[in-house]
Amino acid sequence: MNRKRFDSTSLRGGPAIRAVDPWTVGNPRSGEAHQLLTDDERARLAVFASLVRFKKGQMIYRGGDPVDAVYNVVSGVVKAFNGRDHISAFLFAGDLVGLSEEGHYVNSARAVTPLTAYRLPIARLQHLLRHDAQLEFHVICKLCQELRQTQRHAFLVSTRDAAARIAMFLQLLEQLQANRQEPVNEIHVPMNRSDIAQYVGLSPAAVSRTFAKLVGDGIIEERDRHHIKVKDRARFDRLSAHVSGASS
Amino acid sequence: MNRKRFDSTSLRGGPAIRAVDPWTVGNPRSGEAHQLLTDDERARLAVFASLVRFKKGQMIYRGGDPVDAVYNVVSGVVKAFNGRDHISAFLFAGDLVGLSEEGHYVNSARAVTPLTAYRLPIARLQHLLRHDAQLEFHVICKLCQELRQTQRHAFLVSTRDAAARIAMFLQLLEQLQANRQEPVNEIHVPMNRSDIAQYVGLSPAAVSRTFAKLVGDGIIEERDRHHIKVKDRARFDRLSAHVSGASS
DNA sequence: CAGGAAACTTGATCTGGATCAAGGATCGTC
DNA sequence: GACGATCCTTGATCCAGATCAAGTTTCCTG
Repeated sequence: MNRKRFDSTSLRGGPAIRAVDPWTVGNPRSGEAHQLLTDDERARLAVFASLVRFKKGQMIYRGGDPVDAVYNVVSGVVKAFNGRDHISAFLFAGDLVGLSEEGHYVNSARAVTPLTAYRLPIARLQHLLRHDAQLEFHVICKLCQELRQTQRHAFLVSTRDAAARIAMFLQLLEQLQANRQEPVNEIHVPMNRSDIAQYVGLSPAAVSRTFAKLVGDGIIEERDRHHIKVKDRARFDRLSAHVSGASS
Repeated sequence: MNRKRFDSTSLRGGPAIRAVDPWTVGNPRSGEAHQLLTDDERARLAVFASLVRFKKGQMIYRGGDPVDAVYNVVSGVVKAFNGRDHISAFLFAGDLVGLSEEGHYVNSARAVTPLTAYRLPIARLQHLLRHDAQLEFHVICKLCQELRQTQRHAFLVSTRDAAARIAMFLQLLEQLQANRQEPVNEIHVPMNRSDIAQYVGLSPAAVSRTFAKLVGDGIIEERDRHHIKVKDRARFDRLSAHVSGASS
């Protein structure tokens, strides 16, 4: 099942940024994220990038701390969260972590699974960015992707129906999984129920009940808490479409 | 009251991008957004930018349409929304509108007030971006800002307490107003109650009730539906802090 | 492998906002 | 300034999910 723990191409080549291009239309396989950086760009980043590892649950940085680096996830999952009880994003291989404002991280980040990432000191990164238009263009593409993602999150959270939220959440995971070119016959859910609750804006109890309901209705199937299979795709998709009101 | 309908510096100089810098720490007035572009950059954009006007309520583009331009707001307010009943962002002077994915707009945009904006055809814009590292760097700063904003929106929408949502929303407007260096003794609310409802994720009825409650509690005061004053700052701020759970 | 802690599930009750509906204010237009 | 259309407010009812709590499973560590 876990034949390759790391995407070897990512490890060998240096930092990697995956995203769906905002402007290029009709690529080979539509909707699929690809590696944005050229080998050359990755090499230039690799010069000052250091590969770092975090244990499951380990803090990567705290909101409010002065920014010293941006992280590029190689393998594993990160959660970015606001002090209290809200997760603003889960970050996967090919993502950039470390959003800041006026020199300080705007939220905290913690490893959800064992994590490998490139650490990019911002001073060096900024310098490189200011002189490399091509690289910057790719960073812009990535930021657009994260912006779209965050907008979808806000949309997900704005619906009142718990089943719709969970369905949208699972769809999100599924899509990211497809982007990473992993098999999608089963959805891998690396985070625990509490984290899901904090991401979708429900209580842990409600998340649990909703999963139970989806299983009971024959819409999904749970191999274990971290592996879910969609049994009735039509109804599954309808859940997320039927959000509060008429379908236009 | 409306001495200057347009920010003349913006009109004269060409497109303008306002944002809080993600990395530079401790600027003159902290927390204040400034013009990111140099006169030179604005001039280069102005070469192919055209100033366009939209009437209140007019559609700017539809989600799913092929992207042909990005818009830079000069004056007025835009809402970006998903087909149904959800507004993902309000955009003001200095903002960029026209997020896309694989060559198509991801959401629709409509003028909330009479609007003036620069229209930047993407082909030309992309070309310029790919060759101008400095300009790109500024676009990256702007995207980081929009990303933070959208994360805050997701956070706002994830709370269950209606009063907290409205308070956070008003704080947002107030902060943006300060960023634009307009007086902040009063909060200007350019959009109608329905739009607020669709942004904060409540029913119009609940928005109405919540405003009534805040006024009744002496926390805010309504000069009219579009001009609000905070009367009890302490309780106002506590509303948005006291979001579901203990204060750490 | 055993023990304890953390995470998860499930039940019962309660509440805040959705919804439906009707009346009132405001805006834009002629 | 009068008209119609839209937007806004307010009331009454209802329900989905929060909360509290107890029992169960899973995970981690020694």
